[in-house]
Amino acid sequence: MNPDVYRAPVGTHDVLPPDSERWMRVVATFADRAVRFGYGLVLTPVFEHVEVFQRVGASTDVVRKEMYELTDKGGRNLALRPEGTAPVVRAFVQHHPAVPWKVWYLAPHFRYERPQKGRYRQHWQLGAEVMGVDDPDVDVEVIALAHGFYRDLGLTQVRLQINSMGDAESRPAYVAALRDHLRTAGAGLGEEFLARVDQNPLRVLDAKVPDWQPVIDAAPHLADFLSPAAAEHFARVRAGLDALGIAHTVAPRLVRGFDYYTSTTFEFVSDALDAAQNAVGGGGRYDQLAEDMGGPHTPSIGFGIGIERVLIAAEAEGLLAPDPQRLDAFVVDGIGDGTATAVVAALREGGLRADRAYGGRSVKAQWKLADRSGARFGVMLGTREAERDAVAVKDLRSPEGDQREIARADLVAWLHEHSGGDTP
RNA sequence: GUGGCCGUAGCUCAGUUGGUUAGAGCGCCGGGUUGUGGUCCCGGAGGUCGGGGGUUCGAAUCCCCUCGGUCACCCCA
Repeated sequence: MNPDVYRAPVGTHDVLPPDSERWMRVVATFADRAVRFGYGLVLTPVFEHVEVFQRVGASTDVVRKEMYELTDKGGRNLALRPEGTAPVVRAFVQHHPAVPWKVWYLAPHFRYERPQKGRYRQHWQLGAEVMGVDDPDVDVEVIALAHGFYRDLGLTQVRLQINSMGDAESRPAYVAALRDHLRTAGAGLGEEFLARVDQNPLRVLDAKVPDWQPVIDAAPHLADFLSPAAAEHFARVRAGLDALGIAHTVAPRLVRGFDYYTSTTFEFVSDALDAAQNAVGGGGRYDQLAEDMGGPHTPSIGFGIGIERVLIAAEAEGLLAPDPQRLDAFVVDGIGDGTATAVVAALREGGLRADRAYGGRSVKAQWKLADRSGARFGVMLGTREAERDAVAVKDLRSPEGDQREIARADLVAWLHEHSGGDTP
């Protein structure tokens, strides 16, 4: 198989029918909910100036080694979007819309890493952001938006974990205490450990290395360092979730991957995923990010949901099976004089899903295609029926192949009446 | 970036201690019904055995390299 270049690049995938149908349903489910919550769609470029993403955090892997960077012909340093929040914040700072700015997005994301189950170089995320409001009610609303999305899809094994990173006042105190603890208690754990402590001690908390666990377990808890304001915010978020009946657990070690998070952070994990990556969505507050990009102080919160992971989770739970009935009618041309073109056009203009065969295939071959098309009815254009301005309509779902004659003038109405039901 | 496993028709896979024109099922196309599918029967198309090099009289089968897939680590949706 010649040139390996004529195939999707490593870590990318084509999505073909009928699989793409599941994508449409996932996106439609999210979009419907986002619109009901009062969020507007925001579309930002696939690439940005690298500085936009460097705000995500110099110590994060996403910035250090996973960015798809490129230089364009004008010498600009650009990067393909590795995460969804930074571009939205950049757009906010650029256009200064009125707050609260409530937006949702659907966008491809890129990270240069070796692919594995649930992790790809190009993946898609659905997300939502609310900018300009500090109210814990917003935290609750944003979390409820994501939570409701999973529920709408029918996912039952998705759990919500939340934590608080503290505010500008409490977080530095905690990070300092944590660093002290890790340096002394973990002095003998090797260079990699110490390097990570220096870079970002928070990232040690969710490490999987077994040898590190005792030191991590003994680490101070962020909850003990929260300022009164941060503690109250967190308590009100939790109370709000309780009031809406949204089950959640507090995960003290949940720090998430980006440096910009403050205050509330959360993650949705699926127990249906046996894969190493079981997070199907996550997000949090980023009260300083807009300011860091030169904008006004703008407390904000948002999340991203990985579509590929949601689909894996949905499949594991037996959801999103393809719709067996893709068409209302398949037209079989037994005349060959152009009538078929007119009939198919009439059905489609009449709001029905209709298709046909091409290339002058035999009637038998056309019926085979009709069967495989997933159509509810086969519409036969035959010379005998044509003499009476009629067509023969056959129920392709019936084992007996029930067939009847319908006047052409009544065809659209008849199909509308019967294609949705069980039996004509 | 590191490691394990894998790479034969569109798909899922067989291919004996290396030995003649590389097979099956499903799918696809055609015929059996000069106007009827889904069952059944018959026939057909489709593969430089991922690619390159080497060993050998001879390689899908052995060796090396390379590309790709997959899973895991790091990290993350």
